[in-house]
Amino acid sequence: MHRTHTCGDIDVSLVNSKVLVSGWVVSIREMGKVNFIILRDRYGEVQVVFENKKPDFSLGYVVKVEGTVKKRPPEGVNPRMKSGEVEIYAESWEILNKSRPLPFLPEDDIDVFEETRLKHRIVDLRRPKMQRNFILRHEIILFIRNYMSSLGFLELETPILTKSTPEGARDFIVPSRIHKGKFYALPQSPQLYKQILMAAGFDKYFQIARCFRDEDLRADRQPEFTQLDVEMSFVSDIEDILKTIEPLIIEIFNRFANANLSSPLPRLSYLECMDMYGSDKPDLRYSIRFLDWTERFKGRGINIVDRVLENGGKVKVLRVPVKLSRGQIDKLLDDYKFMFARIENGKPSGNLAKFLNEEEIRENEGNTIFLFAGKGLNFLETLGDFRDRICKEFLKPEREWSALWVKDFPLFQWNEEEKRIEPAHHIFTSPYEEDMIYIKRLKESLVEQDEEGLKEISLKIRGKQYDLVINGVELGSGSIRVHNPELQKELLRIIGLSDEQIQERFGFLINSLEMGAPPHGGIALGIDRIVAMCAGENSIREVILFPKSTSGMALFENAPSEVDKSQLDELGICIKT
RNA sequence: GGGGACGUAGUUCAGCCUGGUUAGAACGCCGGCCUGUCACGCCGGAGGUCGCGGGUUCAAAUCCCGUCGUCCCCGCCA
Repeated sequence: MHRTHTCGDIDVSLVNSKVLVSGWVVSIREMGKVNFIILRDRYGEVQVVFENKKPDFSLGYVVKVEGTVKKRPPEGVNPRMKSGEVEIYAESWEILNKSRPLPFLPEDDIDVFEETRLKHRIVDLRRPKMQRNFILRHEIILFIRNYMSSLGFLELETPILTKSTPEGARDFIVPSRIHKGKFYALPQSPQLYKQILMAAGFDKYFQIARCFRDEDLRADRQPEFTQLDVEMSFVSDIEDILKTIEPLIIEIFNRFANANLSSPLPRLSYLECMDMYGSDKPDLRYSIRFLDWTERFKGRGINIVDRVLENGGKVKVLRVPVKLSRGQIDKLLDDYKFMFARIENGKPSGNLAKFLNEEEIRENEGNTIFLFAGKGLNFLETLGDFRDRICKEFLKPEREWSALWVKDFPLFQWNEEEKRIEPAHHIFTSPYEEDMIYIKRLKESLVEQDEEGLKEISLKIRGKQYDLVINGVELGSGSIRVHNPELQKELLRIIGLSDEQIQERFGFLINSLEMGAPPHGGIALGIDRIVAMCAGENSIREVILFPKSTSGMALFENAPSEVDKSQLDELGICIKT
């Protein structure tokens, strides 16, 4: 027998009981005739006393100790420890396994390079903080499973070895031994399968799905990641999905992060978002937003503004409720072009000061006003960058959590480098019925190769798409799908695929749509990001057991690695050098 | 693909700018002392491919070139 109790079980209720515990030695304090160690397991820590005995332990050893639980003397109580009122008086012990000296101690406050942590991940994972993160991850996923199941969703497993569909991200590919020269691909997401499952009549599907994308990494991006994948049938309206999923999201964040979110979450259209925040994932913990002062500033005599307005541009103003120093503003001017005014004691200063009227001065006491003039999407995105920077550098969030839905994204966007139309989200998103007329015009522009027309019209077609944004981070995205095979083919043609390519790449989807696919839609939520956020972590690597490094290396097991020549021969592959 | 930061003992760092004894510190490790520690304390000891390769030099951790790795950002990615 190895234990009667876990380390976390030991408390005052066990005083005078005989216990047997096993765990890792995480602290040794030898005083001569009396020696102390701290024993830890997943459930907690407990102090063991060796009186007139000295065990041959080192940090990291796995040991078993039998003894009696005693109350500590009053001066020996450790209030920072959960079991700090008691300790185990060791009577016998055994070393279950030795440990060579650890590269670092498995404590929460370590100061170690992430490279070292990842190389010795098991030591890293022993840290209580990491254990908490993965317990939280388990609890969130369990909660999701129970929740979805209670709503009648079925968890169905879709293939990992799938077909390469080179739209979107780069695929990881897997060579086929039996069919030399052919390849499977790992799924970027179960997108096509889940739509097919709707055609198959499963009605409500979900999956905690692993997804793979062969793109460069970031702090919040890994080549393999986990999403909650959801799809449901007989929905045509965005609200059908949002109303189903929103309570789940709110409950996750309220339960696991004390977020205090409440239904309904705000819903903003993509255009509203860009207009007010310059971003399609605004951080609404900060309330500042851009005001449109185009009409107000027409003909006030500001040359730059007049010139931009002649070109059909707009005047956007951000009122920041703090007074920035001249130095701070100069630093911003290094990166952005704007006019500004600071209003203090009724007196405006700055190059915008003399153009403000009485009312504007009165309304902005104590504020710093930034004025931008420009045109187009790039202009708005720059404003969004600016707002982010102001918030980060000069403002405090007004609330801890903010969640919203952003919806009605443009279905297409113009790819300037490749001079073609591409899907903004993915090509299976349904357009709004009332925007269908533009699809016809888009086709005409394609035939005429009218680039300006394509740019203009492509922005007018709104897709039934929605993103979930929390604290400025996109946590999920979904859409009502196209269930009409003819329309689906039409959309694929618009992004430049020939009928042959459509048949070869998406034939299995089209076939499914042709055999009675119900109207359907769904969403996918990033589990790693959700868990990281609930855990208060900035990087999803803190909630992934064995994450890859920035260059895609698995530092613990050292992958990717070379394979035997015989393995390559079997696959009919030779390596170019 | 591009930009920035970092790489010296098991770990985290100092030393590098301004080249020159035996490359230091803290924690960890090993040995010893200590009956109430919890960052225990005290004494002693072991431990180094200064990421790797090349160059400059009488001499390189230090200067130069290249390369590899890690982290952050842009591109890319929903």
